[in-house]
Amino acid sequence: MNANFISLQTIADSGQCFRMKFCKETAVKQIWQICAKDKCVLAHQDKQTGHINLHCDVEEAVYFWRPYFDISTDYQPIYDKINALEDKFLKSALEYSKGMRILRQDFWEALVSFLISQNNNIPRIKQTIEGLCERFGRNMCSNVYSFPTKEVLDKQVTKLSDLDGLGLGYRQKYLYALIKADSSAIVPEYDKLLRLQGVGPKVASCALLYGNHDMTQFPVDTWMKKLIDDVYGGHFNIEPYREWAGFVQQIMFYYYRHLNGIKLL
DNA sequence: TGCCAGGCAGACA
DNA sequence: TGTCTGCATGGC
Repeated sequence: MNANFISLQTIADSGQCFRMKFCKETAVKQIWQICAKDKCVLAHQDKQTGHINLHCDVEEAVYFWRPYFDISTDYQPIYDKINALEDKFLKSALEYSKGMRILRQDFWEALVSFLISQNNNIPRIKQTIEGLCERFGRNMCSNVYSFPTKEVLDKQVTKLSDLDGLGLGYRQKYLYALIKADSSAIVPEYDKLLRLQGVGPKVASCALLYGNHDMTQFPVDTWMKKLIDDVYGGHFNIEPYREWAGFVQQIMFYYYRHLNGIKLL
């Protein structure tokens, strides 16, 4: 198993990002539209070789998308670790999660996205985020919009009702409070994140893992709770994998949800 | 029609 | 400190 293979399909279907869109498939490749921060790219992945061809200039590919896909991290150590220990479920999860990476997303985008994700379902999370981008983001190309920065939102959202119609539900007041919070309070530190309205342990952990690449985070949501109860009798010890806790959580979540017949795409 | 969703805040014991 | 409940709204 090649630890450094990347699968766009696996990543898009893993619930760690909400702006990867499947475009089409041919006999030889899959085509994805990937939006992140203020960039959007078409990515062609060869089905045989796994090679990914990005339709953007070299500079953008090198300075934005290569870090985004976490190309510089060698995942071999965690593959070796999992294969060395006797955890059948985790081994199966690793085998199933071919090409999984933990993306290096923008911190603000990850924080907002996972604030919206709470007690919500994936299709609606995606819909709400797209609505937010369409209303407040910049038109990058052919009606594809950037993720609005905090500064832009702070300027354009002057009252709570400016967020009406996005399907935010009760999270609307949390997002409004986040937009209006002092920028110095929005930093990638767990304890500080917990002080923000609507940000609890799960959202803070996801923001740090996906928006600050803090691999020691181990977000536990309803599915991870079910998994730990179901597979590990209510207790899972992450410590042997602590340096890679975020990756371990990701493949467990991905595998368990697919075992239960739920595709995220 | 009812349950559930990548949870959180607030009340209460 | 731990447990319970209400919360908005759409997918299934």
